[in-house]
Amino acid sequence: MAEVSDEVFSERKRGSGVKLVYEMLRDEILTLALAPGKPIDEVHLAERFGMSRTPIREALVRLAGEGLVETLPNRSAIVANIDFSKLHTFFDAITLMYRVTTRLAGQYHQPEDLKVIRAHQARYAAAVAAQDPLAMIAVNRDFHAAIAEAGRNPYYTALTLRLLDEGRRILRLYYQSFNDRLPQEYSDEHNAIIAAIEARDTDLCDRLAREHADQIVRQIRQFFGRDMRQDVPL
Amino acid sequence: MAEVSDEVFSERKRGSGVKLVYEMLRDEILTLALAPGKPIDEVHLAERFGMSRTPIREALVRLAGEGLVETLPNRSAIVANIDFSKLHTFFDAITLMYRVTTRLAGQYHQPEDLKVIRAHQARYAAAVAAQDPLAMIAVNRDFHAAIAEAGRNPYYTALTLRLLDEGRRILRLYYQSFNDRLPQEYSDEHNAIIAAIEARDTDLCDRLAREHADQIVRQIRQFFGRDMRQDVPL
DNA sequence: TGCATTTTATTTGTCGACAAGAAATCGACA
DNA sequence: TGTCGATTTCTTGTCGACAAATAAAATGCA
Repeated sequence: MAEVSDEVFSERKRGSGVKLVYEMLRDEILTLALAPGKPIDEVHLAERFGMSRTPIREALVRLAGEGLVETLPNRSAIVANIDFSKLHTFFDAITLMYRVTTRLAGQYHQPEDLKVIRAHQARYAAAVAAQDPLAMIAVNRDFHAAIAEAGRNPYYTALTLRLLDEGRRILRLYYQSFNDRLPQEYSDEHNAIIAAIEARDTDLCDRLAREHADQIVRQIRQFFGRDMRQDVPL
Repeated sequence: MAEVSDEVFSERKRGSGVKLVYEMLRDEILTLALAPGKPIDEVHLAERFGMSRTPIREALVRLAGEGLVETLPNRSAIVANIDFSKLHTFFDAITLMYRVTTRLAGQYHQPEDLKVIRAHQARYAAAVAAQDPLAMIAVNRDFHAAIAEAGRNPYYTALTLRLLDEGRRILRLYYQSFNDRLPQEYSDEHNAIIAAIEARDTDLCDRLAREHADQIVRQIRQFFGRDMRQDVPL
């Protein structure tokens, strides 16, 4: 078990403890630094972050609320497992959310939204050019999150964020195992989506978002389809 | 401020405390027994439920995760406000979720799903016949939640549940102020939806769900539109 | 040796207490 | 009398400790 070096933070501000633990654990879960199914020991974390169990506990409860950790009564919480048998529901949902949020972004976006979206896309292109999967995955999430924000429907935004986060783990698994080079196409599709949003062509937004989602889903489904067949012994 | 009688529960099982507080607070929030914006005092709740602040706190964190309470740093948590300025995003989202989940229910439902759905619909019809708005509102939520479950997409189900809960507060406000009699139409529409699901006619499911949502939205929007104009002084 | 049972150990759930931060109260001063 | 500042009060955020519940180890027995 890889043991991280002691991270003792001295004299934090009151109330910053939970946020720190929450964000750090969240990032470690989404980058697969913490493997799905791994037990999470509260006292261990308390020692690692140099604080009491109380704020650790609150962070875990929050993460459990987002479905990132699973808690069993009187037993250790564990990093949420990825349910491959329900992967198709994930693909369904994220395709719909890509479509809806991009469409709404085309309808409701304001000038400064586009600046934010473009900034993320620039970072995305840079990550692809640098062949940095981890950065690409994180920025991809930020890119679509910014589009969802521009659509200005908090309910859609919330679900989209949840799906994008789950997607980070799936994409990480994908690029980790496959070790494929990062394709340029997605970056081009992002640019086309930006153009459609700026032109306020909602139907085009919808179509491009759907095609974008379909392409990613097709590629990943193909990979995991192979992988899952391997998991079934005969 | 109406003070509830002391509810001291003796010798609860370990771990049941948070669940109790969570469910009770949740219900009081959704039935508007606790007014939106009302501050929530932890020690007060601790005394009321006869337990320490720790489980109360955990319940509040969970409710905050669902958007039912809002927490401010070093300040009292408050019952989440209903943002009337974003009501249209709520209508948008619940209409889409009605359509998607009902369509999926038509596609993926199993025999026992229909039994559950029908049972809820029977309770719904009874509540309408008895002109009991509170029961009708709660059962309406259960009815559509059961349909979402039958659709077997946990992401859609989660968003639908959140919207249905928020809808409970809005409907309560509606029937509380308007004091309208409960219409029979919704019950008939529910029966039509059940028939479409059973027939596995996904397109009909979609259309009926949309019409069902549109009708409710139209009625409520009309009411709140009036009400909101009153809030704007000239 | 293999299995059931008791004992130990580990980890969570809850508690009471204390300190920090913000709101409310009080008081000084113009 | 009104305003600004200090003080008090009130509420939350965090801590350390203890007990319940589960898991692991040890023991007894066939």
